[in-house]
Amino acid sequence: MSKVRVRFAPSPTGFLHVGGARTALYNWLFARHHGGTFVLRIEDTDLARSTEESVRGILDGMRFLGLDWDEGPEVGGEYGPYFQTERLELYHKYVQQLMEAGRAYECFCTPEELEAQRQAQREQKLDIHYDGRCRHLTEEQKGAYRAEGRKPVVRFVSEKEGQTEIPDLIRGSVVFQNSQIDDFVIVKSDGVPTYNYAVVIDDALMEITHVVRGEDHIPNTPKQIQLYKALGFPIPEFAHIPMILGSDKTRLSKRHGATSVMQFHDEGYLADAMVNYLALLGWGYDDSQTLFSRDELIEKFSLERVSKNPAVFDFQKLQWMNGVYIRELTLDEFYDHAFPHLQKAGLVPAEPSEEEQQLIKTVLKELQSRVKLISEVVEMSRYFFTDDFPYNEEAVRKVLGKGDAKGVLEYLRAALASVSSFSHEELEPVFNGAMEEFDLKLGKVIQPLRVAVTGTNVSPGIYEVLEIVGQQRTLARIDRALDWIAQGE
RNA sequence: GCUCCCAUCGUCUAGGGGCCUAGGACAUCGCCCUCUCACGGCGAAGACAGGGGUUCAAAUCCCCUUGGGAGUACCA
Repeated sequence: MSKVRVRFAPSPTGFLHVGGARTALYNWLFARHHGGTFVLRIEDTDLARSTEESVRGILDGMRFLGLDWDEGPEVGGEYGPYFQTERLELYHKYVQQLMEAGRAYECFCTPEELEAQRQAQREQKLDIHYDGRCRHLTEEQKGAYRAEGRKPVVRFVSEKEGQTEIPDLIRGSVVFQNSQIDDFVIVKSDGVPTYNYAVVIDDALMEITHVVRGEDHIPNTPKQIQLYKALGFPIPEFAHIPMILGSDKTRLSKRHGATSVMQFHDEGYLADAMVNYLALLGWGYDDSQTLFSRDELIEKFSLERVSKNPAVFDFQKLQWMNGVYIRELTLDEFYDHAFPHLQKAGLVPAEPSEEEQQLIKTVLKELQSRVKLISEVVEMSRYFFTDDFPYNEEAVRKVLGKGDAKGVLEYLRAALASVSSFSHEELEPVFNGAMEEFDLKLGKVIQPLRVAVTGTNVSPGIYEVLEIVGQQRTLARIDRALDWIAQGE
C-alpha cells in the first residue's frame, strides 16, 4: 500500500460534534496505525453559513481530544492551502478542463424553474432529476440569458449508461445505476464550487488514499467517482462509517443532549474517556476488551472491524467510562482537572497557598472514586471549603427530624468538644460511647452527625470528613443542626 | 415516491457454517463489603426481527417480508 493519507474535512458551520469527532478519530487512528498522514481540511464553500468562530471551535475540539493533524490549518503542509475558499483557482482550472472535454456545461435555470421541474416530476411520480435542458444551449441562447442578468451554474455531464461501483472497506462494494445520477451542479452561480466537486479535486490533489467519512455520504460517492474518472484521477479507497443515533434511533442532535465536544469538556469529561468511548461506538476489537489506551487503540484499530450498523449514543456508558478514567488519574492529575471547576465556583482561591493546595488534595482524594464528571467535585465538596453550604431538605428532614437526633447530637457535641484531636483513634470511642448510651447502631449515631456536618446524608467516610472539617467547625455545625431541630419543635 | 445502507440482550458489541445450552461491557435487579454514598467483589435477568431456502449442520450463506436509517439542494 502506498503511504496512507487520510483527511477529516469538516465544514465550519457549527462546533465539533460527537459525530464529526468520531469520524476524525477513526481517520486519525487509521493514519497513526499505518504511520500515515492525517490531514485537516476546512470545507468552507458554504459562504453563508461558514464562520471563523466555528473553525476555532473545531480546532479546539480536535486539540482537546488530542487529535493532532499533520497538515492543515496552523501547521500548513505541502498540499495546501487547506481552506477550500483559498483554493478557488484550482477548482476553476479543472472546470475549464471539464468544459473543454464536453463533460460540463453552463446551466441558466433559476432555482424557481428547477423547483417547478421537480414538482412536475413528483406529480407524475417520475424520478426526480434535472432534465438536462441546458445541456445543448447555443451561444445565442446563453447570450440572451446573460443579457437577462442570469448567472449560470456549471453542471457536470454525468454518465447515464451502466453502473458505478463504490469500493468500500466496510461494506464490501456498493453499486449504483448511473441512470440515477443526474447532471449535478459543480459550480454555483456565485462561482464557488459545490461540495461534491470540491471534495474530489481536493482529495485527488492532496493525494488522499482513503476517504473515511459518514455513511450519509454514500449517495454522493457515485457522483464523485464519475468526477474522478472524468478528470483522470486515481480513485481512493472508501470507508463509510455508520451514523450515530440518539436514544430514539434518529440521527443524534442537540435535542438528545450535549453533542458539542467542547460542551463535554466543560461538563467534566476527560479526553481519554471520550476517545475510548467514541472509538467503541462503531468499532469493537474482541469479545472482552472495552478499555483501551490511546496506544492500544492505534495498535488495534482497523477499518475492517468497523461495524456496519448505526450506533446509539449512550450517555450512561460514557459517564461510567469517564469515572473509570477519573479513578485512574494520579491525585495531582485529578487536582489539575478539578481545580478550575473549584476555582470557578469560588470555593478555592485562584492562587492557593501550599497548605491550601494540600487541603484541596485531601478533599479530592475522598472524591475521586465518587465522581463521574469532574464538574461534580464542586457540589460534592462545598461543605469542606465553606460554612455556607445548603441543607439537603429531604435528607435533613429524614435524619434530623427523627426523635433520636437531638439527643445524639447533644451527646456528640459534648463528647467531641472534649476530644484532643479528630483522629480516628480519638473519634472511635466517642461513637462507641454514643452507641451504648442510646443503644443504637453505629449508623444511627453517625447519620445525624453526617447531616449536621455536610448538610446531606451522602458523603465520604465520617472519619475523613470530620478530620478535614476539624473540631471547631464541626461543633459549630452541630449547633446549627440543633438550632434547626429546635425550630421544628 | 425513488435510490442506497443496515438488522445479535434496553444500549455498545463478540461471533465470519459445527467451539453457541450465543461471550463481554453499560444500564437494571439481588447479595457481599460497610457509618451513608461511591469504589470493589459475586450473582441474576436479558438478544440471534419474521418466513423461505442452501447444507449432514446456520446467529453465521442466499432470497423475500418487515423494521430502522440515510440521500434525493446553486448544504456539506
